[in-house]
Amino acid sequence: MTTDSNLLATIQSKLPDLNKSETKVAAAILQNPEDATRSSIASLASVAGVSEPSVNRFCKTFGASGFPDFKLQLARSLASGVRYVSRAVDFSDDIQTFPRKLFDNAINALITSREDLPLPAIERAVDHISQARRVIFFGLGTSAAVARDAEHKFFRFNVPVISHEDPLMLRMLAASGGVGDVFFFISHTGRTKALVEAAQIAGNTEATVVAMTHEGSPLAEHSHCCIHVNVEEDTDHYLPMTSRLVQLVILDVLAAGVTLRRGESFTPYLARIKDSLKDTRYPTS
Amino acid sequence: MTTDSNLLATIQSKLPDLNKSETKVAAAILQNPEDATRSSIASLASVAGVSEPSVNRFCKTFGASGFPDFKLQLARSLASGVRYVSRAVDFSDDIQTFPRKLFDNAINALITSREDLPLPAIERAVDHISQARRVIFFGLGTSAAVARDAEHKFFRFNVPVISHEDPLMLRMLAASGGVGDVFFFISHTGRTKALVEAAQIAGNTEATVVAMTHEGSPLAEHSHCCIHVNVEEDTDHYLPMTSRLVQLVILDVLAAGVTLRRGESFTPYLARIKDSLKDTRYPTS
DNA sequence: ACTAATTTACGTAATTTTATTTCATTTTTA
DNA sequence: TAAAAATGAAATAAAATTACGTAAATTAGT
Repeated sequence: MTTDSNLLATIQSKLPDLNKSETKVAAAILQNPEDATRSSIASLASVAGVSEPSVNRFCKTFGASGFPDFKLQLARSLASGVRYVSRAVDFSDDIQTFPRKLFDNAINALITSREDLPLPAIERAVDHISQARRVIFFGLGTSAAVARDAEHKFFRFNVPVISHEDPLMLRMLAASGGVGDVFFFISHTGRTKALVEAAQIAGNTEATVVAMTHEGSPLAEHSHCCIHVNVEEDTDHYLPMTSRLVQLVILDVLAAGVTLRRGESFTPYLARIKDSLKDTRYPTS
Repeated sequence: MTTDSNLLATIQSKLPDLNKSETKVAAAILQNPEDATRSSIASLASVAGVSEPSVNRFCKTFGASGFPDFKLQLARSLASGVRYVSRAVDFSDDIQTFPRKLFDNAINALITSREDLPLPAIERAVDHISQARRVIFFGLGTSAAVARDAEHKFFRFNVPVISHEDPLMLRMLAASGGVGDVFFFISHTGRTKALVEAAQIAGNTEATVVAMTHEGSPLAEHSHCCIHVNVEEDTDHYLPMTSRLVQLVILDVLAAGVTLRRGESFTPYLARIKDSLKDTRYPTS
C-alpha cells in the first residue's frame, strides 16, 4: 500500500469499522481536511477529543508510517482535487458543498481522461481533418453545443466547416458525402438513433466518418476512426456534464494538432483572423 | 501568498536569483521532489550539502511557514499532476506532449477557480433565475457555444429560455425587457461592444442583467449581478479554451442551484423530461 | 588596486516544538 | 469474572526552529 489516490474516500468508507476514538479522529479529519493537513498531532487530538497516541494509531491504521506521513498523503489526496466521493449533488447540500462537488467531478474526469488518452485515434483524426475538403460536426442535445464550439474552432483552418443540429439535414448531407468529406459525430452515449443512422449513411459513401463517443457503442462501430471518451456518468438521470468537458478539451487537442500540422508558416494567417475582431471590443485600459 | 499551484515551477524559475546554499537546496529538491516530501530537514540538508537552517530559510523564501509546511505544499503541487508550466503549445511539441499540456491547463484552471468561487454572486444568480419569467442567454464567438449549452440545460426548469447569437436580435430583446426577465451575458473578456451595449440597454429596463465575465470589465460594470471568472488566458493570440470550461462548470453549478431551490418535489418532472428521450436511443445491451 | 567597514550568507549549538513509544488504567467482550 | 482490546499519561525520541557567532562577500574609501 503506497499512496492512496483518495485517502479521504478510504476513511469515509472504513468509517463503520472504526472504534470509538478512531471514529472521533476520522470525523475531525473529514470535517475539515484542509485544516488537518496543517495542524500538529496535538491540536488534531484536541479537536477530535482524543489523546495524541490515538491519532498516531489512527494514522498507522490507514497505512501511514506516522502522523507526518499521514498528513502528506492527505495533502496529496486533497490536491488531486477530489474531495467529494459521492458524485451526485444531494438535496441536503448547501452552497458550500455542491459547487465544490461539481468542480471536483469535472477535475476528476479530466485527470482520469488525461491518463488514458487515445493518442493514436487522435492522430488519425488530425490527419483526416487536416486533409479534409470539408468538415461537418454533428451533435444533439448537450453535444450540439460541443459541435458548435468545434465549428467555431476549426473554422479558422481555411477548411469549410459546418455544424448541424437538424437530423434530417444531416441525413441528406451524409448521403451526399464524397471523397475528402469528414463527418465528425459527437455523442456521450453513442446510442442516439439519428446519429448512428447518419453515420451509417455517410459510411456508405466515400466520406470519412470520425466519432468521439463511448467505446463499444453503436456509433463507435459505424465510424472509421473513433476517439473513445469513456467518462462514466449517470446520463439516465442527469444531463452529461463531465463528458462534454472532456470532449471540449479533446477538440482543443485536435485543433492544436491541426495547427501543428499546418506548420509555423500558418500562424500569420491565424493572427489575421484574430485581428479582424479587434474593433468589436473595447480596448483594455 | 498562500498556496502555489505549482511550487516546483516557481523554484525552477527563481533558480537564477538564489544564493549558493539556496541553489544547492533547490537542486536537491528538483532532482527528486517526491523524495524531498518524505525526508526530514536533516536528511534533505545532508543531501543538499548544507546546514539545516539553510533548508529552513529556503522554505521561508518560498512562502512557507517552515519546513513541514513547505513539504506539504510540495506534495500538493506534485499531486495535482500539472506537469507543464508553459501553458502554450509549442511547434516543437510532439503528440506525447501537447495533449497533456492542454489537459494540464484545463485542470489547472478548474482547480484554481474552485478555490476562489464567487459563491455570493452565484447564489444571487440562482435567485434571479429561479424567479425569472424568462431567461435569455447570450454569448458571441466561443461563448456562443456556452450560451447554447446553458439554454439546453435550463430549458428543463419550466422557464422559457432563449439563447441568441445575433446582436441585433438581442438589442431588440434587451429593449423589450420587463420585470422578471433575466438577461444572462457570457463573455471571457467582457469587452465585446455588442454585448456591453445590449447589457446597457437591458439595464435601462425593468429586467435583471446577470453577467459571467472578467472582473472589472465593462460588461461586469453594467450588470446587476456578475459572476467573476478571472481565468488568465492569452485571448489576444488564442481562442478561449480554459475559461469556457470554467464557465460551463459554473453553469452546471447554477443549474444544480436552481434544482435544489425547486426542491425534491421537482425531480419527477425532470425525470419525465429525461424519459421523453428514451425512444431516440438504442437500448444498452 | 588594496584595505577597512559593512552587509549578507551560513553553520553550530541551544531551545522549542512535535511525534512516538512505553506502560498503566479503563473499557469492552466472551 | 477473566481475557482482550482500547485508551491516555508520561517519558522519550525526533524533528524543526531560533539565537547567535563566524566567515564570506560586497561596498566604500583611500
